[in-house]
Amino acid sequence: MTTQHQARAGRPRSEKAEKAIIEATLDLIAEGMGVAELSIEAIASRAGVGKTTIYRRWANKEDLVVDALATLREPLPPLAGESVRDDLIALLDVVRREAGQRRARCVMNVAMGETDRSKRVSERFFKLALEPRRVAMRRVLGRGVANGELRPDLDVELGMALLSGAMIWFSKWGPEGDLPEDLAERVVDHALEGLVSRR
Amino acid sequence: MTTQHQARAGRPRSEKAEKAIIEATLDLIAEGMGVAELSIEAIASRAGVGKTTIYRRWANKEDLVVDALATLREPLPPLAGESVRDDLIALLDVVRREAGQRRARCVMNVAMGETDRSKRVSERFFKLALEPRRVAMRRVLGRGVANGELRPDLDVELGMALLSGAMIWFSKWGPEGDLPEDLAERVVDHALEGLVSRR
DNA sequence: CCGATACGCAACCGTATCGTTTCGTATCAG
DNA sequence: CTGATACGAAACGATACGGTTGCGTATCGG
Repeated sequence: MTTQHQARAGRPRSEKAEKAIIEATLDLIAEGMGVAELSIEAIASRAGVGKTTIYRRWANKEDLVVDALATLREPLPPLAGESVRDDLIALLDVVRREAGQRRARCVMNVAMGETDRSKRVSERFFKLALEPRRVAMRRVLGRGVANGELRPDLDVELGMALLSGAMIWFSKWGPEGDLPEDLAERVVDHALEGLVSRR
Repeated sequence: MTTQHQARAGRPRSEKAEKAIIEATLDLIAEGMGVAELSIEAIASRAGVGKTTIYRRWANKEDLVVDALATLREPLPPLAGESVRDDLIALLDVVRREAGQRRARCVMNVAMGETDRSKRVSERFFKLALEPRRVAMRRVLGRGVANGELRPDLDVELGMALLSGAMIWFSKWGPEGDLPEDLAERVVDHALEGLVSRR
């Protein structure tokens, strides 16, 4: 990642070791470790790897974490493209399901907690994990505005914040275990229809 | 806080030292420290206090952090009570203003990051910093349902998640500096009116 | 086979923190 | 004044970690 010698000969770097290191890093984060508490020794021990093998590849802990976060590209759900409502539900339901997984939750915690510390870590996370979903959602909302399903004066960024923000809220402070299966649907319906009375 | 000896005589504990320790703790958090990285020595040094003075009062770091968070009771804004819209804007505008303050932002980061680690810290924060606002907002929405301003079938908790969640989103991933002054107003209007086209 | 490189492992030193103890001083009750 | 307790400062041993080095082994190219 950092250096790409490949000078001439010698034993090639083990792909397996690299995977194990990344996995161990994410594992430790999933167990509640913050970036600061992550110790290279703990990572090496967990990965069944010598410390040297880590230092050979990454200059410091932050670089390692950044690369670890880079492996988090969750696939986007397929979007039917029939209605704005269905597509939004599909997008938000990914978030609902992730909220039940400790690993995804802890990674999110770490990334959010790092916003006021390491720009590199938080920006990397935002770009890799959040931005693709935001692009998809922006397209869905934009299409809705274009075809008249949504208000012509809709502030798309604000609408995304309403929808995503509600899911984040429930992920963080919702019920203990899994979130209710119909949560995404209800969030979308409330957001689309609004809170005011129509009589 | 932890022990209340007050046996008979002797020099009384300095109220000033206690304040200074709590302040130093919050200061360090505001500078980006996580709970794990907080060192008692750094706190003592920052507070101009001996380590013994800290250990005399708190058995461990977590207890100290819990007590520090207990000092965060921000006052609620006055609510006119005229319209649901105005009251919601007043409530959310507190969040907008706090998003511009590094201290409030970092404390929020720490508290959110701690949800999967220390129940005590995160619950304390939720109860002291979040719950009072939630009570106020719940009352505003409940009143709106009762007097017909809001949909009779409104899910109040879900409505709160939409509104608060959007503000949290912008706090975390919005523009660098202060948030736009009309943000709360726009969030409330989009949430109340909904995203769908009306005609 | 040989040279080069990567591997896991262990040892090392320097630093940081923890929690405790000791010191001399300051401030209370009686 | 006396005794009791808190104070800030300093030092302590113990532990953990970082980053480096050396070792013997494993695996590549030529």
